[in-house]
Amino acid sequence: MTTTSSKQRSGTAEQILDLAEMLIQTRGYSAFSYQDISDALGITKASIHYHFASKTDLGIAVVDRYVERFEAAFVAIAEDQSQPSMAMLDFYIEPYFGYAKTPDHVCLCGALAGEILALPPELRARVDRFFRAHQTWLTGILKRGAARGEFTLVAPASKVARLIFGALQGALLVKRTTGDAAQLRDVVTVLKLELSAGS
Amino acid sequence: MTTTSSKQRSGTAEQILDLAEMLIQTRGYSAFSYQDISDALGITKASIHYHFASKTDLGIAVVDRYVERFEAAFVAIAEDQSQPSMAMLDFYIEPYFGYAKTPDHVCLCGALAGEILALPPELRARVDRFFRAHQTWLTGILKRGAARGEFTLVAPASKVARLIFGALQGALLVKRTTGDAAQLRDVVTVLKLELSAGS
DNA sequence: TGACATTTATCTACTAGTAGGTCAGTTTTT
DNA sequence: AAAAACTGACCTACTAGTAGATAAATGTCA
Repeated sequence: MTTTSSKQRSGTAEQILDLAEMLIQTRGYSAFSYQDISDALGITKASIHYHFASKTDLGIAVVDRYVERFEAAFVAIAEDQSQPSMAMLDFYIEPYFGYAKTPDHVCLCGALAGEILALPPELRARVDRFFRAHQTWLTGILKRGAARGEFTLVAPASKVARLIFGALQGALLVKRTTGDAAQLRDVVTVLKLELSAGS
Repeated sequence: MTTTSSKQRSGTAEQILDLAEMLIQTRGYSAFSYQDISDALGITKASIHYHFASKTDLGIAVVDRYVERFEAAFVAIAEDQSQPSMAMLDFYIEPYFGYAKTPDHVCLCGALAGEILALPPELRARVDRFFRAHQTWLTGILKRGAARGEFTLVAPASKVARLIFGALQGALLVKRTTGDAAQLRDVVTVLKLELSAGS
């Protein structure tokens, strides 16, 4: 865990972050409380406030840590430029399948986006940046794939990127409600078929 | 507690429903309160409880009314069977563009899905039914379009339907956060291009 | 090494405010 | 008069957040 800007934190603080992340992904930001964490970890609310002065601070720390993990994945993907673009895309999509395997997780920023107007501005800005960064990254991969003759794009890469990203977010959302494990799988299948329709 | 079809309701009850619907679509179910409605309409919380005994009852009424509107649209689309399938699809997508025009609305059931685990079971079941019904309807339209030679499907209709539905939900979610009006438009453009790629 | 000071992490007990919800009584409408 | 709509006062539970005490490490220095 020696990521660039990841802070050194105590074990308790990490436990709080882990739990808060899970609670936001499953129940949402408005619907979880310090008491929930207090009960689950067997520490007092005051103790949580010691580590994270306000709920906003906790939310920010959760999102920043989450974003750092994705950024690390972007770097890891870029490291091996000999890979086909489809393999890079698969690597990117992996975490979505990870969430889809659980009965109740969606993307953290997808969950936050569902109640964006109820969030403190610091969180809003971070979700915004997350969405833009992912769509920008996807655009890059699509351009690479098109340039290498691996992908066939029916529209500009940036527009296709928007479709892919939105479809992944939406698929997780629908999957959790309907409980149908095939929701994400089917969507990814169709997306990949359409990318390689010309070859 | 008769949850059959559209019931006779007083003007105040309709105002409460309108506002609750807007608040859920913008802020989320957990993040809105009877006090919010009380303040906005200038009536007391007790008065809201007179019309809707519990928050759950209010949520159910909001969703049922919303679902009825969509069902009416399905019926309206089916009425003119001479239309091309793409026109039917456009008619279906129209409400999504309506929400995208506002700065802060997403699909009601999309908003509820974001915090599905925090919802009373009656609401969960309704969101589930909504998602399944829409994907089933989309599947039907896609099959019709394919049979009439209007659509080219790269995968079974049911899978393409999942992509389209998820992409629409996701696009609204992302659009609200980034504020980029082109998000939904771009996604719909690409989807339509892919449906008519063969013709 | 021993003494003192500081930091870290936790607790109990509390605040002010808000949540959903109840009920007896009053006003308005038919 | 009867039914429907509404109010004000109230309740209990919970919210985020604060104050002050405590005990154990850790750091500093004579």
